[in-house]
Amino acid sequence: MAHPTPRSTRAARPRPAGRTPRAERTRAAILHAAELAFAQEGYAATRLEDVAEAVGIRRASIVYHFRDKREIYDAVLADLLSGFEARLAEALAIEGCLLVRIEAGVGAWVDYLGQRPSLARLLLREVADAPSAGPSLLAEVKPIADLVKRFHDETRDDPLARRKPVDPVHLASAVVGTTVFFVAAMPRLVPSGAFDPLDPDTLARHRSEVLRITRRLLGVESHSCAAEEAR
Amino acid sequence: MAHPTPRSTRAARPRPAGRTPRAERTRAAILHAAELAFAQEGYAATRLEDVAEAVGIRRASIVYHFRDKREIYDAVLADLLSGFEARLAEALAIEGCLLVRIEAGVGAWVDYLGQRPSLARLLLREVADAPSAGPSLLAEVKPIADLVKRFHDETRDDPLARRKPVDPVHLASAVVGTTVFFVAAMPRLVPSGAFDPLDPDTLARHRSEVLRITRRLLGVESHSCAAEEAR
DNA sequence: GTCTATAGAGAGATAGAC
DNA sequence: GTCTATCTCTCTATAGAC
Repeated sequence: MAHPTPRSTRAARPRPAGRTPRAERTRAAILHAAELAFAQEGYAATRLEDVAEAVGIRRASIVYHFRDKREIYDAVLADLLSGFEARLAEALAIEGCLLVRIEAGVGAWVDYLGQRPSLARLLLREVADAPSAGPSLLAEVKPIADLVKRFHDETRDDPLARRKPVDPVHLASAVVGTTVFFVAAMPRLVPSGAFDPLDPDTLARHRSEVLRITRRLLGVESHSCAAEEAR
Repeated sequence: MAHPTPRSTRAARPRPAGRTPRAERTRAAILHAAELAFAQEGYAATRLEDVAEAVGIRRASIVYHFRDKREIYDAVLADLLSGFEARLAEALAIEGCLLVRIEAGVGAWVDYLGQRPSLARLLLREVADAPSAGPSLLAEVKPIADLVKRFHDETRDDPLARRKPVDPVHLASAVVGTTVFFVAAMPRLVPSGAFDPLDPDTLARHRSEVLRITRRLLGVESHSCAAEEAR
């Protein structure tokens, strides 16, 4: 048994769709508090007691909105991931050559992590906790993977793509690993709070480093479209 | 409270130094089984019950060798880290220009993760679970950080170093994040076991990708010393 | 919708026999 | 050194009142 509690497979809502505004607010407040708690403490270490306290209600009241702890976690993760999915779709939709659009996508990723660093912490845990075989995480990430795949298909003719300079798995682990570590891990590795990855300047520097890695892994030196298309 | 059980600060051994060969074997077996369990399941989800079963003894017997669960975990992590420390020291001691030695160090890191992938999983969890402020992980990694710092000092005169092309924090998160994700996370993200980062060929490819990232982040195109020193 | 109160399970720690 | 047996704590989940 890898996971203490298996991912919830039951209906997502304990109540029918129609919710009162009050319930809606409480529900949102629970999600927000839970996101912070899960990011800070981890799934197992997070006590529903503390989440309730942060919201200003009692533990048992949470159950009115969510069937169990796992359902809250799933909702938090889904919210974070779908948020990025939307941003990524926007970014990939811009006009421009392949490289410009890839850069837009990678940039959107870095920016999104900067705005919602909880995602970095949750991802760290997700990959650490996911059972070796289970397709759990895979299912959650699928919409995003589909998006990337669609993008890949529709740009198959691009000269850059045809060069196939690097294995996508390597590129993915480089981009995702680097950013997630930068946001979630480095603050805990460099001495006493002297480092804040969310500081706008710091994040901007990181963003350009990641773009540099991306371009260079792709075998491209310049970041101008013209230079690329002139080959 | 971030950690369910704080890192153990008491004496490392429940018994004086002199151990019987039998006890020594049992102790080693516990450490080995615990390493696998912690890597596979995580700290909280690992039951001492299961570790004992894997060793072939009873749960209570573990307590003879280790004061508590945390002490086992600390011992496992220390073993993994000190193993790398030794390899890194070797790698950095070789003759050659700065770039060659940096490459040796990075290569040693990738190779070591390939041999002891548990370290990747534990690191993933460590950074995810470490309390925001606590210097716990920092203390564990200190010997390695010192080693890198010594290396940095003694190569201060190198032309490559003087160019200071990139912030060390960015470089570190790139190298560590990329490798850790590659080894520990990607197998759980690509469909059903079609990907094995520990396969010698796959790992070798990854190794060269990481070296490529390193060189390019450093602003160096060629990997020959001659090319670098000719500037 | 939110509360109080309680049931129930899991897992780590401890005491003491062999 | 390793065992059996037990204790205790924590946290989730549930029942039912307001």
